[in-house]
Amino acid sequence: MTKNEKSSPKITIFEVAAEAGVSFATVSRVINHDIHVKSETRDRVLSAMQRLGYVANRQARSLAGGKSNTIGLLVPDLGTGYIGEIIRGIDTELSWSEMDLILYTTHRTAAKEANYVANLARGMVDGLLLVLPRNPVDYIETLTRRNFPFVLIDHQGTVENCPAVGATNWQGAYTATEYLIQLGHKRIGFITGSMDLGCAEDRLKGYRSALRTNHIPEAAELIYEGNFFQPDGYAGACALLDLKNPPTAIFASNDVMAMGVMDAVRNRGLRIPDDISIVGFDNIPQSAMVYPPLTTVQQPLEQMGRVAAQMLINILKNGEKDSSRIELPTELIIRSSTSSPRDRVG
Amino acid sequence: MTKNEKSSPKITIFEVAAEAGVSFATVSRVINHDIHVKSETRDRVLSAMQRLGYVANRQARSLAGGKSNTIGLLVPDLGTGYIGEIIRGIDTELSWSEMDLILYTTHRTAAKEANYVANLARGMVDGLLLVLPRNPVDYIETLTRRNFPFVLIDHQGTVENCPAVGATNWQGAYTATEYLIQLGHKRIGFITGSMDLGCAEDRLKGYRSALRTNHIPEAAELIYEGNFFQPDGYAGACALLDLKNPPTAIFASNDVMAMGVMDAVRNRGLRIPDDISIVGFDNIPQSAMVYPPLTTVQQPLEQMGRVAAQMLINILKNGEKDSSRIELPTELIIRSSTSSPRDRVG
DNA sequence: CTTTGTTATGTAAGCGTTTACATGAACATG
DNA sequence: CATGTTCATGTAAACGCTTACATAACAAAG
Repeated sequence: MTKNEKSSPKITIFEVAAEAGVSFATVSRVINHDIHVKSETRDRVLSAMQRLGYVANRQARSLAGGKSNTIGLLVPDLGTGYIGEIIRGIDTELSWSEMDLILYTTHRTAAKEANYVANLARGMVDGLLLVLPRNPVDYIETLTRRNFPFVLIDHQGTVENCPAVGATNWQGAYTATEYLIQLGHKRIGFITGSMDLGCAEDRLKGYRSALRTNHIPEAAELIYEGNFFQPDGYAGACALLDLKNPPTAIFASNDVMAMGVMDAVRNRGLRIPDDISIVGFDNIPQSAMVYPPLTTVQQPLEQMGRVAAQMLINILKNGEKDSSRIELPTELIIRSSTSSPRDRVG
Repeated sequence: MTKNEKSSPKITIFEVAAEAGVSFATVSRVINHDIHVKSETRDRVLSAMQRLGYVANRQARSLAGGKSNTIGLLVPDLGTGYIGEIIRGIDTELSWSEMDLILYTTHRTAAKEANYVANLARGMVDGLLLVLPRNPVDYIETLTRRNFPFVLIDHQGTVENCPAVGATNWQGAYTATEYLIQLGHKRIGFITGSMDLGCAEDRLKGYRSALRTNHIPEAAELIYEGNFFQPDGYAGACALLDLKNPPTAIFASNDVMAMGVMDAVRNRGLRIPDDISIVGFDNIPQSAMVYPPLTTVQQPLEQMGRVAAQMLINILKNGEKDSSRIELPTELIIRSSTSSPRDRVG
């Protein structure tokens, strides 16, 4: 008649309460760090929880409490290391606050994208972190209208002020361009990113400003419009090198395109950096591993993730509509894909 | 007295039921694709849902229904593109089945790892996909004991038969080694992965078998024990090149280490592939982008993700304990980091 | 026209929490 | 010693859904 030896029938707060000799409400209070529990009682409950191997049911907590302790991350894709870095940052930050991360990829939901964000906002997650490649005005509108907490990562421009963390794209491009100028380059090709993105626009502006400041005439033919993908870099480099008066340096708006540029340059038998200097943007892991290692503008990706997560958690906790944009500094990483231009005799 | 114009007070099945003129249970039946609903009624409910913009509360469904429609993915990290590929596969598969993906990183939970998996198993997710770098016997034991559905990705060996999907590591290493032999290499260095991993062991075995089959004596000094990280490749290459009689080719157990090897080789002023041929394993995206493009053994990462997700969904749906291991074929990708050895006159 | 069998729909009891409110104990105050 | 405060704990009502069970509706069969 040992009705005792049940192996593992769900342990709920009721079991814990019985074990500790208190009411289940007290157990709940302990779980939620409520002040009003005598510390002696708390210890008793805690040890009962331990003994029984209690672990709270999140679904139930969410239902009753109205929050899921989960935040959603919406990303376009995971192809490049780019997102990985950001996730690492988010993740470390989240680990401090008992939150879980749920991952959504937009490519996956392209079809039903319409009510997608709306769905998210309903119950599943408390807040959203958005890494969006295209202009997300519709998302953002929905989110704002519903007053749903979110933070934009690495996106800016077109949308008016809402919580976002980005990098100093303008500054980064300016610095890199100026560095090339100081090396002695006069004709510097530029391959843009997707121009519907604020960051791409800012990089282009930074490039232009540096030229202007240093009294170098801007040539329209030296600017090639790309889309942030490797083939764009390849095509852009080809186009630029085909010019009557080709550039001695090419600045690509991201590393992936810069690698495309490298390919194109090598395919033409030109040497890097002797014949052509190349600069990228992002400092993704492999940019240090290609040959020659790529000079690039580092984006503080991991930090962006961390800061974004912090912001969101803050909004969640304090309910404060912290609608500010934070810009993290970029940094020029000088490697071996850049040098002074060879003297080229007309 | 227009008590009507509330903007968006939560829409539950009750509202929908009222709107459609049925009981809430019928609405629930429609949601769950229950057979026993007159199609006319179903349509009425469906359109009511649409009109009201109803979206089910997942927490509540989980609580009541006992399953979360969410699966967890446990990964060590997201540094390399490696995991990204796998996730892409999982993701596409999941998108067919209305399941969500929740992401856990082990580094994040290293501290409380003990009951970690146990916690997961409780309510939050219906099943687990595990990509584990180290030997996860303890995890697996817990999971098995609790009879919790899971599938192992790219891991094998030490653990007895449980659902897993991997690649033909042995075969891949064998083929690559034989390819080098056929090119004329006689002294082939090998850099292992973490030897506590089945895949690393299998790759080593494949290498050895190819040597044996082709009557090439195995030399202990040609095998360097690495850990799958880039610096190991660098160190391994240095050690191998310092030998009295150095190898003419180096086969690294993954691409990341192969890039380390490339660095080391270049730093010594040797040329790839003229002086040293290099082969990697994995075929991560950047292996095509380094210079020279790396010859490597492709792992069908994306497919592994897909298959693993399928298996898990199957287990979840049919409750069948499909404890088999699936091996997906690897393929040798020949690029430019390999060639016949230069004739070296002693 | 009653009986039996189907099928469609409604009713009510959970699922495991949180939390507003009620209760009770302990203790100081007048 | 009655009374008011404060703090610790208990009680009960949600949270939004699923699902076993009950019931109504309607044919077909006797």
